[in-house]
Amino acid sequence: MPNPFIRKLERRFQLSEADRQALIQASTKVRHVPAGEDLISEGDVPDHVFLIQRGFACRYKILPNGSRSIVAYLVPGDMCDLHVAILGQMDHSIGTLSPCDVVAIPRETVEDLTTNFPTLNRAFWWAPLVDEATLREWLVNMGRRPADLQVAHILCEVLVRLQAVGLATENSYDLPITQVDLSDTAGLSNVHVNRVLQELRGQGLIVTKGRHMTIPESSA
Amino acid sequence: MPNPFIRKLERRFQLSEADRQALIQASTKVRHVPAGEDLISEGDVPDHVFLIQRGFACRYKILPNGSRSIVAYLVPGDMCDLHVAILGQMDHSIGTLSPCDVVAIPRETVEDLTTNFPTLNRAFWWAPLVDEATLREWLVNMGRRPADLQVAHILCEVLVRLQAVGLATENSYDLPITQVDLSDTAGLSNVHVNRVLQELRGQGLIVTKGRHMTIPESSA
DNA sequence: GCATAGGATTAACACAGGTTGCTCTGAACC
DNA sequence: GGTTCAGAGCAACCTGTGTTAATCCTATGC
Repeated sequence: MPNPFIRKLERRFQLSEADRQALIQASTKVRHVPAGEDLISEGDVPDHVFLIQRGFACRYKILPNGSRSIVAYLVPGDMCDLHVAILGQMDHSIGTLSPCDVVAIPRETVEDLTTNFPTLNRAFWWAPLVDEATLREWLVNMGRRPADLQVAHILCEVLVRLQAVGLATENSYDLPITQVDLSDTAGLSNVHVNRVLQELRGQGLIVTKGRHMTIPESSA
Repeated sequence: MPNPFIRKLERRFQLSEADRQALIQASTKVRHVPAGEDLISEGDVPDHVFLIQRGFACRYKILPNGSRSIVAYLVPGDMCDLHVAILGQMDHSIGTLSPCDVVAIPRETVEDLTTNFPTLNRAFWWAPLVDEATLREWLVNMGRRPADLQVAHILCEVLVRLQAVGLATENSYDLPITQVDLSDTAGLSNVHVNRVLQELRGQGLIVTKGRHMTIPESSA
């Protein structure tokens, strides 16, 4: 399977063979991480960058009342926290939602890449801007739309993002996360997420078979 | 009054006299914009950067049902959309909430600044990262906290941000926006924002006199 | 001084979604 | 084959917030 990160970048940037080789070089050391583990904790000053190769992770914060608020998904091909250095320290944590394959790229390697490969440098700055736009989208979506639209939005976003790295068909994908994860994302109770999913199933908008999610309409 | 943008940067970066002069040079052409006007519209590919010198503006999106969702405030010293170029086009609009004094810096000038003044370059990349962290904070705050905490959070955030540019006292500031603006921010109805404000006043957590907002507890 | 308009305030009513607590299912493990 | 446990499903009840729609206030312009 081709490197999903490279695959994602190539949809947007013209990578030279040298760019591609450099990225492949940098991401040889794959580490396996089980579900429910932190990659980076709030307050950390990470000295390397993580690249998700397989599985789902998320950015999250723990509220004073102990509940977890997921503020972003990280799917294969996503990179975390290239630029935290400028900010100082992490304002949130990053944890796995499913078992993941993760590459940790040391800071020096990243600096080397950005210095010697202008296209990669550009690409590395582009990623957080996309993240920011997605955050705005989520902010609009969560909390001010009825629960069914919220959940539907999330499911569709994941479809599109997985398609971009070749991990989804025209209208379906594997979703290795629980309903509780979904509820922590949408800011709904798990009970209500369950209600909503059933309603969506009832309307034929989604079809689930175990962890496999199909969205029939999306192929129309 | 000193330039609020410079004031903000100096809290974080060591600006040389040259840096400061370059910024002052770049922001001489102040434009006055009345309330309720767009600076940039969704879909635009802006060819200059805006710097708010006075007044409140916001990033917002219009939902399919016509309602407005405010996803960020821009207060004096804030800069908008230095880096949209990388993304392509604006995914949201920027509009004034109150009358504003705005400086438009042409792209070439920005490029000149980032090329010739390393500290400024660093500062310009720092700003959107802060924006992103703020967005995460908002995403957590809005929609999954009771309305009173949401509104309180917003009011306190504005206090801190205005203090950073010398436009607030220890515990008070001028808030030139309406309750409708607040409700479009929190994702609440204007009626409920009104209820919440009265409750906060009743508890002595805020004191309002016209547009002037005081938060007694914050000085404790 | 009067008219006007945007903003703030209030009240009555309806409902989406939270909470609690239970049951059911299936996979992993001994 | 039985046990265990996480995840999914379900029902009853309750409350926070939205909706509507009317009224009041305060600046502003004529």
